[in-house]
Amino acid sequence: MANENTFYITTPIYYVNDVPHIGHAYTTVAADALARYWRLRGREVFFLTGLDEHGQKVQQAAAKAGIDPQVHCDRLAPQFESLWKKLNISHSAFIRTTDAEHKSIVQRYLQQLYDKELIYKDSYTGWYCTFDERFWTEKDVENGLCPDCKRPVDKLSEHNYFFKMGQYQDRLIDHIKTHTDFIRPESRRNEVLGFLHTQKLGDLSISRPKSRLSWGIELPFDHDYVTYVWFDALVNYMSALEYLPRDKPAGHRFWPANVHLVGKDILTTHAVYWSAMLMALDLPLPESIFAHGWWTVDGEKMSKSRGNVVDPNKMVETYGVDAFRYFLLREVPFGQDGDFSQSAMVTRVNSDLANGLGNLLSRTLTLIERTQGGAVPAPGEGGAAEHELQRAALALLNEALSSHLEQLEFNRALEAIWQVVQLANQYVDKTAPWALAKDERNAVQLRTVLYAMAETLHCLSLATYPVIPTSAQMICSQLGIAADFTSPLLRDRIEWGSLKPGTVIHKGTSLFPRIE
RNA sequence: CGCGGGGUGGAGCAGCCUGGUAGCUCGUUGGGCUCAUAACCCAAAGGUCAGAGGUUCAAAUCCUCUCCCCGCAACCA
Repeated sequence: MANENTFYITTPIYYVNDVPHIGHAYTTVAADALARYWRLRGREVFFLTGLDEHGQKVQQAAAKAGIDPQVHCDRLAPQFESLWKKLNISHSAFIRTTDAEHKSIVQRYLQQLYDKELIYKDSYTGWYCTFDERFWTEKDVENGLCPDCKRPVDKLSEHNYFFKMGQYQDRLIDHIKTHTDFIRPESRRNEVLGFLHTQKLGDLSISRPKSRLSWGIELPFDHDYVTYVWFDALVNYMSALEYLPRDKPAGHRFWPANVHLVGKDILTTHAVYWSAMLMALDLPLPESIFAHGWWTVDGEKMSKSRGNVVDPNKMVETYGVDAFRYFLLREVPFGQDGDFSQSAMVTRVNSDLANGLGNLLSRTLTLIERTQGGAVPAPGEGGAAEHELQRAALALLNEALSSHLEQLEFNRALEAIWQVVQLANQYVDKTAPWALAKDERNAVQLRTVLYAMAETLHCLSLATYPVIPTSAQMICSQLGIAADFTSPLLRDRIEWGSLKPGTVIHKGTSLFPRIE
C-alpha cells in the first residue's frame, strides 16, 4: 500500500536521441499538474523524469558525429532540460541512464536475478537486417524484407540472456484482475488482459552482444554482453529513489509509485515486462500505470517524414506556457487520442482563457480600482445571489479537484472549474455593479458584489494552479494576495472568505492576451 | 469468425451500464449590457442519435445482423 503522505509520479525516460515534441510535453505537463496538486494538498511529492541514453541509435549517431557516445548524450540532454524549464515543470529529479549510480543498481538487480536463476543463456533466432543492425520478428518481416528499409533480412541466431518472464503470466493476470486501478484507463486494462489471456507469455531477451551493441550497461555475469533496453530503462523508476532524493537513504519510502504515466505505445512494456521484473525481484508493483493517448496534427499522424512535428518550444513562445499547458490538458480526455491544430489552440486560448478567466479578472480589478480606490472592500450581508454563487463555486471547484483531477480526468476538472468562471460572469451581469456604483445608497451592495467577484477569483487561483501555475500566481498578485503556492495551501477543501478586505490590488498586464 | 473501442445538429464531444421530453463547447443568427481583453449576459435556428430488424406501453440507450472508422495482436521508447 502506498504511503498516504507521499506521492511518487513518473514520466517515461525519453530517448535522448529524439527531438522533443508535443508527446513528450504532454506526458510531462500532466505529471507536473498532478505533482503540483499533491504538493498543494500537503503530500511529499517525488516527481521523476529523465532520459534513456543507451542503445543502438545513440551509438550510431555518436559514431557518425565522430564523438564519444557519452559526449553525444551530454550535448543532447539539455534540450530536454531546457524544455522542462520553459514548460515550468517542477520535477524533483532528472535521471539519466548513464548515471554511474543507475548503472551499478541495474547490475545489482541483474545479478540478483541471475543468482536466483531467473536469467539464463539461450540462442535467439530472428530476422536480422544488417543495414539497420537490428532484429525483426517473424511478423514484422514482409516478403523477406526489412519493414524499415525494405532490404532483404537474414535469418540469424545469436546467444543472448533471457529473463524468465513467462512464468509470471498467471500472477500478472491475477494482479490486474484484483487491482482495478492498476492499468488505466479501463479500455487499456482490457487490452492487456486480452493479450495475456490469448497468448502464451514468453521469456524476454534482455541482452545484446557487445560485438553488435556496446553502448549499454555491461552484464555483471558476462562481460561480453550489455543489457538491452528493459532492465536498463525500466529500472530507473526504482534506481532513482536510491540516489536522487535529497535524503537518499529514505528514498524507498516513495515506493511503490503512485502513478507511472506512459504513452499508449509503451503500455505493454510497463504493465507486463516491468511488472514481471518487479515480481521476480520481490518488490511491490506500482499502484497505477496510466496510458494516455497520442496527438495527431491537423488530423494526421505526427511524423518526421510528414514534417508536421509540433515543437513545444514554439508553442510556448507563440501562445505562452500556461496557454499551452491548459490546451494539452483541457482539449482531450486523458487516455484518448486527440488532435492538435493551431485553430483549436487559438479558439481555446481566446474563449476559455482570454474571454473567460482573463476577462473576469480584468473587469473585477477595474471595478475595484474605480469604485473602491484599489482596495478589496468589506462585504455586506449578501443575499441569495451571493450565497448561490458561493455554494455553487465551492461545490464545483472541490469536486473538480477531488473527483476529477485526482482521477486524471484533467479535461473534466477544467470543465468544471470553468463553469465557475461562467457563473461568476452571470453573477456580475445580474448584479450590475457598474449600475450600483452610480448611487451612493447602493454602496454596501456594491462592496458585497465586488468582494464576491474577488473571492471567486481567489478560489479559482487555487483550483487552477496545478495546470496554470504562473497565471494562478498572477491572479493572486494582481488581487494583492501574497499566496505561497509552494506551501500546502489546499490541505483542506477550498473555503470561502479567506481574502482579507482592505487588500490592495495591483492591476497588471492582461492575464491571457487575446490572439488575433 | 483473434480481442477491443467507436459511428449523436456545421465542427468536436457527453448521454448508452441503471430504457421514458436529445445535452455541452465552438460556430451561426437576433437581442441586452457597457465594468471588462470588440470581451460579458440572454435567446433562437440547427439532429429521423450509421443502416435494417427485434424486445417493450416506450430505445440514442437492451438484443441480432449489415456497413464504415480506429486501437491491440509482446521481445519495435
